[in-house]
Amino acid sequence: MRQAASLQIPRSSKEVLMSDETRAKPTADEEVDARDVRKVRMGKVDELRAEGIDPYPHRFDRDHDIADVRDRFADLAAGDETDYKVKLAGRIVLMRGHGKLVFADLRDRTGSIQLFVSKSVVGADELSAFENLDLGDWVGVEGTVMASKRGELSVKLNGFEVLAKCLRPLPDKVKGLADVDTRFRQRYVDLVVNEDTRHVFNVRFKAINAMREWFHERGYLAVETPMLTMIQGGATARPFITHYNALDMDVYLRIAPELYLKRLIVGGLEKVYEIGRVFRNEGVDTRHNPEFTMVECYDAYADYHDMMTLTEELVSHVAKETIGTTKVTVRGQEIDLAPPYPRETMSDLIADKLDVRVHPSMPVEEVRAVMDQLDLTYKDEWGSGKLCDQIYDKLVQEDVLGPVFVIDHPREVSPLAKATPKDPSVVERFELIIEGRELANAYSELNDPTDQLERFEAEARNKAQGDVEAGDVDFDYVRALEYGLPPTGGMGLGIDRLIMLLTGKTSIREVILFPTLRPEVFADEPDEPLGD
RNA sequence: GCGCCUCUAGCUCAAUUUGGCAGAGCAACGGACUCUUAAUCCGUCGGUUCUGGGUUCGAGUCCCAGGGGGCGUACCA
Repeated sequence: MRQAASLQIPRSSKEVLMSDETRAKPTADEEVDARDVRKVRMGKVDELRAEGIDPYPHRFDRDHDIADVRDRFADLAAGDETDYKVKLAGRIVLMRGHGKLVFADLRDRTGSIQLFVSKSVVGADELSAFENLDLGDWVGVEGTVMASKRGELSVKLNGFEVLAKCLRPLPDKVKGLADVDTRFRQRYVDLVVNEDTRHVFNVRFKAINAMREWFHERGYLAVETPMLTMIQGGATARPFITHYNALDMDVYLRIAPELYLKRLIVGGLEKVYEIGRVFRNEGVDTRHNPEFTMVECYDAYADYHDMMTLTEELVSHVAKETIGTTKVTVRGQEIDLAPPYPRETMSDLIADKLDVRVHPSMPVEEVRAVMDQLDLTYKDEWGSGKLCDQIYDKLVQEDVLGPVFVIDHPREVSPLAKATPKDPSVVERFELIIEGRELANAYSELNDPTDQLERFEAEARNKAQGDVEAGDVDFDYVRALEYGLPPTGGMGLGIDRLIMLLTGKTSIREVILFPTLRPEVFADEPDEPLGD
């Protein structure tokens, strides 16, 4: 990538390309320029200015989207012409010159349509000005709707204006842009040339809208809670740390909004949800980006059974709204997201797959024996619950096709969930597993302040012993619980993973507009020292 | 973090069993063409083969180091 330095256009090229005289007798300089698409196009910008035309005008009054025109004239017969006038705006994506006739494809966000530019309508000067456009230019056009002899719906141009020049050549009009690195770094180009990319993000935008509407209709309040936090909590993850100058203290970027949302339930808001970014200072791979989007919702008086119903309804609703079906195909396997999803205990899933029966209530020695037998490593401080969770996590989950609600998680790995009445070693919690991945996580929220404080303290002890993922004691949260958190069901769902599911993408970067990447090196730019 | 793979024109890709003048399509530029659909036809231009070393008479190709990216793996949602 050689952006920065070459952005400086030599003065000479301006003069060379502006003058008709020098154009008639090409200089050596100009021949060099002709190889450089950017310089040629910058020359065209100068030419426009020389003619008194602003190549970057301030606005354009369009009166139709391209889709409007297509809908309205869907039945126009080949060769028919109308006197219906339209003003459209968009990018020129294809051009087919034909002497005294030029065809071009104009695209806006609703679709594309053919432009029909005839010398007999616009005159020689305007036709040649149009031919002088480049692929990628933004233009505003005015014309009448017609269908070509071959039946292609078209706009017969009366006039056009450049809205912004495209100085850089677009990638191959057929093959598009395939280089993954460039696609992610220059997403704007990816979006221009790759239909599939536009589709993926349309699904994403629609899914989030559908989700907001769905919560709104059910009386949930859309709330916003802090992203800069003083206390690490709400999930088990390593946080990003940044510095707040005014208070001269380090703060965390949130790893989950959970503890704030439940404070709002204490405050009596009863039904809340938040869709937003969370940040986890962990590795990057096809399923993980350091910043990702999740939705969390909390419902007073509900428990985790209610949240299961809510989750399966939400997921299937969003699927129908975005891709029109609840059936999705991932890696050749068809999965139906229509409810209800089966409920399976973690212990049963382990027994089915590995033919061993373990449970968090078992003596730790017995579970350790199973770990040994399965060749799994463990730490001395881990109890039966953590060991069971490890067995499930390492050996079982990846083979769960789902959708299935895995229930009865060990209390030891669920510091914010309420234990089941029948068995204090497991909690009222579920994870929605699809294709071996955790899509959602929910529980009957722990609302006993004394119990909660003990669990925080256990975490803080782990943190003091070097566990970077363990949280702090959130005294304010405990105080909130002392004011009374009603029985509450809460659920969190990873939106990026849901979009992967809906679009069949196997990499999370395909569903995030600007995924986290290493900084780009600009070859022509001197290295800027960035500290060490 | 570790392992494997990969990087050639603006874009998409070629370049023979360790090696022998770096090529094509699209885009661009010049020209022809009033119904094309990735228009077509004629002509022209375009390269630090990711970077730096090394082996060799000779390196896109082989070796070493570095960089970007992908996949797998670990932590994790």
